[in-house]
Amino acid sequence: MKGSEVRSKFLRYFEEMGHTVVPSSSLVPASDPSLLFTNAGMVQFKSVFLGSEKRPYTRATSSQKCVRAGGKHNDLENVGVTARHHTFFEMLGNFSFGDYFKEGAIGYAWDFLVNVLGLDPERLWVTVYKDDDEAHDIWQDKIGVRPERIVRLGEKDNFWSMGDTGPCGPCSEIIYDQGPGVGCGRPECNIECECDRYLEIWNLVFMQYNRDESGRLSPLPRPNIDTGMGLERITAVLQGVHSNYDTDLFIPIIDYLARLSGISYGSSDDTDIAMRVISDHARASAFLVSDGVLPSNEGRGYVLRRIIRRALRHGKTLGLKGSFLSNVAGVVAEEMGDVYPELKSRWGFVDKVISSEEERFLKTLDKGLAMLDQVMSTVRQSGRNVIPGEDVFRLYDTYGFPWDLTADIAKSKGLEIDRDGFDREMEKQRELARAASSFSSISSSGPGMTRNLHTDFFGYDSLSLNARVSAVFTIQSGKENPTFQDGQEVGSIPEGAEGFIVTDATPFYGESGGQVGDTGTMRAPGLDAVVVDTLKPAQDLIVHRVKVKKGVLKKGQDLLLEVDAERRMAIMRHHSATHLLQSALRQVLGDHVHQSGSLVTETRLRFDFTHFAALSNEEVDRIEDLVNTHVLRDLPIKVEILPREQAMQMGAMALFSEKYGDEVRVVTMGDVSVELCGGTHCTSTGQIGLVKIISEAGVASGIRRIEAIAGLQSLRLFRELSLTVDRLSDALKCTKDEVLDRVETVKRQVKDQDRKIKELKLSLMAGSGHGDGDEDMIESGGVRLLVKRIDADNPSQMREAGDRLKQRIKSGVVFVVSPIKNKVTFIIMLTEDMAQRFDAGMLMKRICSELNGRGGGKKLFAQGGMDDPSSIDRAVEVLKQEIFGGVV
RNA sequence: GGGGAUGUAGCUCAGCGGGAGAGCAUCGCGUUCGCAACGCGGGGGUCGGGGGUUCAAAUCCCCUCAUCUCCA
Repeated sequence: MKGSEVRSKFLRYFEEMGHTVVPSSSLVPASDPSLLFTNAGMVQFKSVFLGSEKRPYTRATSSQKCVRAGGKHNDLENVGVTARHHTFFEMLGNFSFGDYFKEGAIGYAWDFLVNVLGLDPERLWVTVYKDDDEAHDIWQDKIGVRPERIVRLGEKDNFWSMGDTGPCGPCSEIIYDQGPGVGCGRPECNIECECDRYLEIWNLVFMQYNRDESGRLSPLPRPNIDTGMGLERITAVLQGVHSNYDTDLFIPIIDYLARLSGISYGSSDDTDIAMRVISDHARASAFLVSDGVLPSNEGRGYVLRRIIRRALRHGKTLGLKGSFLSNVAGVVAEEMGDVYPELKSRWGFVDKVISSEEERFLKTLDKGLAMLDQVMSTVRQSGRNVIPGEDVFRLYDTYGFPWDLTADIAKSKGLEIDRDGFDREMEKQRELARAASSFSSISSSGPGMTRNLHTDFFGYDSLSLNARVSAVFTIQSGKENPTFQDGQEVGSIPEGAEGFIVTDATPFYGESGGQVGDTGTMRAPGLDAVVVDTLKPAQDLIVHRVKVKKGVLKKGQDLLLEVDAERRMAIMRHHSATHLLQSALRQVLGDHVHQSGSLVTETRLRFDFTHFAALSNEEVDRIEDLVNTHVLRDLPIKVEILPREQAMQMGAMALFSEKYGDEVRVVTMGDVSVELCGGTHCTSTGQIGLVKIISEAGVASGIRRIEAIAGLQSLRLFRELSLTVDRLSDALKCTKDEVLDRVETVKRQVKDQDRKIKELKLSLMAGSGHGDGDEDMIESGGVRLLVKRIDADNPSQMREAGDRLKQRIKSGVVFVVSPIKNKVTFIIMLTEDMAQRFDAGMLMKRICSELNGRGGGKKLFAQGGMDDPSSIDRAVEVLKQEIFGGVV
């Protein structure tokens, strides 16, 4: 049975059993910062299990793409070495939200395995949690599993929880015995054995408790079911192979690698491991990039980078040169694109991202190689043949050069590496990182957040309404950005003070989706308050930040809420412009463009998107043209609430990382743009007005940022620019067309003149006579001392003057003095032939120690300074003393 | 979140407390029938940004930003 058949049979089976087939969610978990990647089927249902989200169904099934990379149980280094470890895999699961429970879950699982997939019941074992008699009895009495085949295990194996608190419960695993020929082969081998004989194929989680902070368990009123079965594993069982890599899920990829490298799979351990690693990592890379993850040096992107680089490293083992991984990923897209269409629709982007990461890594390797050469030669020079662990680690830690590659190269040159030393350094690094991060994440949700507050939002249609104050919170003073979470609930806010106000209804838009919060007023007889900002700390909660101008704002009070309409209109124009911009970007640059952040205010819009290169001026112009064409067409803007499925079918643009419920708000602009969006918009594109891009820049690798303005802001900008040009042409006394030429000419002139002035000034300063300062030449015993007072702007001018004076006197000592700022600075210079007799630095020290000045320098040049200009004459005396020994 | 490294001319980098440099690229001149090559000369720098120490900072210290990299 093919892997794809297993997947579709699973989904079809549970669909027939009344489950809704839910598509796999993104590998980037929606609004769950605690999770790096989606690592199980239940991730997208987490909030349903927690009760904070409702879905129109109580039974669901999915085939979820998952990534596990790093962490204790999934060391990246194991992947490709063992038969089962993967970074990317698919998890088949069925879920019950307060619908069926243990009996249903166990019944379905057994039925599916035995009757649909046709597994031999004689090979199946089950485990249950040690105290879970209920599950035990269902297996024994309802299913008919022999008691000796039902094993009770402890908390470690058979009790599941989401975190330290929250829903949890016992679980039950179904295990497949591959037979005594597989695994360790020891007579005492049993289902607890770590070897491969007994395979856990399906885990059924019975979520029946809630664990509170004190660790106490209380029963959930409506228990849930969460199950997971790894597609790769069950497929291997069905295909009778002992490694997931021998299933048809991997064979096409491995075949491709064999063709590419000319090495057949199975010819040696090293090349087999390399092929498995690359095939696994190509899958992970293709899926991660298609879900919007970009290689970077932190977080998710860093995991992706490591995966790609590890694959490339193993490519070396196969003798693969240059860029090959994107081609392997292409095979993945080809094989799985029907089930996961994003692989195909975003292929262009995936290809570019992986290729450019390959290039980047090659550069890193080149640099590392050069450094390694150096390290190796110093090791050899010292007559040793072991590269110190510190050096290996430094190459790895600072320059990203893989340590095992270092070992390989060293070996080929007859050297070894100090592996223990390397491990020690690595452990040190780990300790440091752990110690530093263990102090974070102390703060939790503040007071007031636990209260069940709720606000109805009417701001899509109206900008003013009457509402009642349902809660009042203080603002913590002294903080730059006080948050609602820090506030304390109180009864009222006195005149002149600020506070956070929650009302039962509001027309004010709370900051979310990149759109800033509304401002406006709140009034009642005797009360006058200003809304400075509006926040949206939770799904149905809108909080106004309010400053009371007159009267006292009390809880329970009825108020008239009015949004600053002009500002709101300006915000709406910029928001609608953002949608047109995104559509234009995709049309001009390609479908790989996806939003990766945005900000919409009354004065401008900022839009971050995925793209791999800077935009040319022509591209920017075309985008601007396109957006403004759509504005001028005055397309209707329609807002609808639709089921998510339907919206997706309309091709609505959704964000990678955004979380959407089953009902979504869809904003359509004529035939140009369909986006899921909760923001406020104009009613037709004509209202947006002129849209002008004012900047384009990079924010991170693979991400560009565009800033643009719309409506009256564009007029303002136009006016400013036009005024500036007018003033320029006035000032330069030329027509507007000539301004640029004129400026160029003037710039050139100024530069020429600067040079001449500098030249003149120098020759003045260095020349004899009293043009720009006076001088005093003393000669005795064949030594000349020239003392020159000038007015220089900075020390380097003095040096230049000194140079000229040196040339003039040919041989001798030059002493240049000049006031700089409110101090006096002086330099001593010697012509080279004087180096035998004097030392400028020593002369300077003498002067300074005598006169409370400071300075120093080298043999031919020294510089010093002091606060009191009147001491200069004495300085000259000291100098004479030193040079002529008091003869003059 | 923490550690390390790197930011100097258009590019690749040297300099790491006392006059901002090299190679390549570019421009001009010369050589040549012409080109390549060569010779001579020129332009091009907020030494990432901001503070501090110092008589003097590209250079030392602190902060900050960007890029690379490792760990979490």
